[in-house]
Formats: sequence, structure tokens, C-alpha cells
Amino acid sequence: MPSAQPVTVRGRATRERIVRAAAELVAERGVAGTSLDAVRARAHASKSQLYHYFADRDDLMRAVARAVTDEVLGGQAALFTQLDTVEGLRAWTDALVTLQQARGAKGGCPIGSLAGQLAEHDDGARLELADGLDRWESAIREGLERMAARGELRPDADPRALAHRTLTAVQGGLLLTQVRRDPHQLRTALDGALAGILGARTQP
Amino acid sequence: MPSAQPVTVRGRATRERIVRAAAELVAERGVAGTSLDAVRARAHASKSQLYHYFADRDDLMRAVARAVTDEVLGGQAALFTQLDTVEGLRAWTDALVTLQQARGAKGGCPIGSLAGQLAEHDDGARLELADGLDRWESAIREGLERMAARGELRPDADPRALAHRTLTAVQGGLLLTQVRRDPHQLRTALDGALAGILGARTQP
DNA sequence: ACATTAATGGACCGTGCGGTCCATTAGACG
DNA sequence: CGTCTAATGGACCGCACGGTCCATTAATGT
Repeated sequence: MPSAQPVTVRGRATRERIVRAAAELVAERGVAGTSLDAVRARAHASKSQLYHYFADRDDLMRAVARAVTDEVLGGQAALFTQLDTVEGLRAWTDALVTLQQARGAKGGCPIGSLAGQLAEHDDGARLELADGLDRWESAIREGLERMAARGELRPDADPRALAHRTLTAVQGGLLLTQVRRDPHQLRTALDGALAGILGARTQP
Repeated sequence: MPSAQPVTVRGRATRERIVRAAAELVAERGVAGTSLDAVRARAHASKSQLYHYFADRDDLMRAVARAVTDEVLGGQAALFTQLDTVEGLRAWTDALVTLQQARGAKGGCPIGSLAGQLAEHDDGARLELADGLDRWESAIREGLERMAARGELRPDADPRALAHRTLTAVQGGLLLTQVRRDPHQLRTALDGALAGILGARTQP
């Protein structure tokens, strides 16, 4: 019976502790650099607990992917509601850049980084991350659609395409930020996406 | 004496065979999924040959990073010379999208993918990949600068920023292509970057 | 030709790791 | 209170993997 869902409150707490420990280690050392024994130690759990709640290592990593996407998107939830104004869009991008500065431009996007490590190895994890990116893109698109509904975007503007390009700017900008250890890379990329949106407004 | 440069022609051939085998395996199974023994087998080499030409596993992976960037950029060299015309830019983006379709949208960008796997683990590899991205961005920028020199770009246009945004669109678009297994993701991202360049021309 | 160095083959080693197993304890529920 | 299941502890296993070592063969240079 693999990957049992916990029934007890204690069980839920243990499972959560394991996932959180694994997510932390993955963020610090990458997927390949994270051993089950290290997870076990940080989560103050035993080996049998790992295999009680997860079928195998891949199953745990899928849970990590889910947890990471939830956290990344959850952290932006408040900003997502304001993506229907120019000020809101700017505030959102500013927050992303500030976060990268705080991190020392290390690690890139947690979701994008996991994608590079898991997508080709485990299709389940890939789908989990794809879902996370979908939710992210939807949040942007819905903001732009609200702008369009208020008549603030030109009729020929395509919120879907604009949202898509904005997300690619986020991911591409974060990759360059990571490789070059320079948060300014993300700033420039986001400014380009923002310019595309500003140019689609009714009165420029 | 770690990481000896081969002196003999035979030595150079062996080293090259090893790097190529390693690069292939990394492309197929990722960095973590590539064992030295698998490299040894595919390269028809012995263990001592690996350690004759490379200090350790990380050293080999740095060589792989270098080889991969050289190949990616080399494959586009012909297209890079034409990046100073709208047709040339379009031909280049078309080639990138076609290549992804041929690959079944798997693997993403070889450079970007390696970045996610190596950047946080080995600083030397990170710098190698950063250098590759620099060369890539320079090729784009120089094309735009030639356009500017001919007066085809508005004076306030910034070739550096445009090139940077184009590269982030490539990387971000390839990441979404990989995660969603859909080459169209790259197409949309590149169209956005292209629109930014078209909008910076003298007569729209 | 001969000395010197490069290149090669492959056995060998330690261990870190994913995964299994079983015995024990805690808790839910009638 | 008694029973049944969930939850836990941790010893144990097999092996794949990175890395070492030494003996042997091929080139190179003078």
C-alpha cells in the first residue's frame, strides 16, 4: 500500500514535516543532492515514516513539487488581485525583483528550477509543475482580462498572449539572474513584458 | 596531476570521445542520471582514461557545459550573421521553433537546462554557462547594433536591452515548451520579443 | 636504439544511498 | 476495556557509484 494519506492529526503533521524538510533541502542542494537520509534527519523522522507516506523517492519529489508551487503562488496571492492596474503590475514585478535581491540572486525560480531537474525524469512531476505554471499564468491573464473588460486595453490586444509572454519573461529573467548572479537581469526582462502591456492600452 | 590536456592526437580523440559521450548521456538522462560508468561504456574508454583527462566528475561536467554551449552557438552561427534584418530575425526564430518541434519539445534549451542542474552546485560550470549566454546575447545585440548603425532603429532604442529581452524570451519560452511539451510556447514568447524589436524601428 | 612520458586496461575499494522488513507503540472506536 | 489499525523506530541489505592504483602498451624525441 504505497503513498498512504495520513488519517491521524499526528500523521498529517509528520507527512507535512517530511515534505517541508525535503523542500528545504532541495532548495539548498538541488534534487540530486538531497538524500532520503538527509530528509529523514531534518524532519526528525524514521525511514519507515518516509515509506509509510510516500511510495518512493520520486513520489516524495512530486509532493515537493506540489508544495513548492503552492508556496510560490501563495506568496503572491495578495499581489495577484491587483494585476488589473498598471500600479499593481509594477508592484508585483517590483516584489519579484526585490525577492531575488534578498536571495542573493541564487536559485532562480523554485518552480522553473525544479522543472529543469524533474521534467525529463518524472512525468508526474512535470505535470505537477505544469499545473503550477498554469495557475501562475492564469492569475496574470485574469488581471489583464479585467483591464480589458474595463475597456483599458485595445480591442486587438490579446490577454492570453500578453500573460504568456509575461510569464516567459519571469522565467527567462530568473534563469539569467541565477546564472549571472545579478537580479537586474530579471528587472530588464520584466520591463520588456511590462512595455508590451503598456503598449496595448487604449490611451498610451 | 589532474585534468591533463592531451598531447597526442590519439589522446585528443579519446578526450573528445569522452566529452561527447557524456554530453549525449546528460542530454538524455540529465546530469544526475549520468554515471561515469555509463560515460565510460559509451565512449569505449576505461576508467583510468576518464581520470587521466579529468580531475573528477565535476570537471567532466564543466567540459560538457563548454561543449554544449559551443555546439548550441555553433549551430546558429550562420543565422547569427543575418540578425540585422527583420527577415533574418524571423528566420532565426523559425529555426529555433522548428528545432523544438523536431525534438518533440523535450529537454528545453541545452544551456538553460544545464544551468538549472549545475549552477548552484559548481560555480565553475555556472561561469562556463554564463559565458555561453553572454556570447548568445552578444550575437543578438550585434545584429541589432548593425540595424541601428544603418539608422533603422529609433535613436532611443536600446539594442542591449532588446537583445537581453530576446534571450530571456528564448529561455523562458523554452522552459514552458519543455514543461508543457508544446513548441508553440516558444513561438508566442519569441513573437513578443520580435514585436518589441519591430516597434523600435524607425518607420513602423 | 633507447629513455622518457603519454595513454590505456581494468581490478579493486569504501561507502552512501534507495529500499525492505519486522517488531513495537500510540491512538481510534465500539 | 479490548481490539484493530495507524504510526513509528531502526536494523539491515544490496549495489551502484565515484574514485584509487598499478601494471602494461604505445608514442615521442634525441
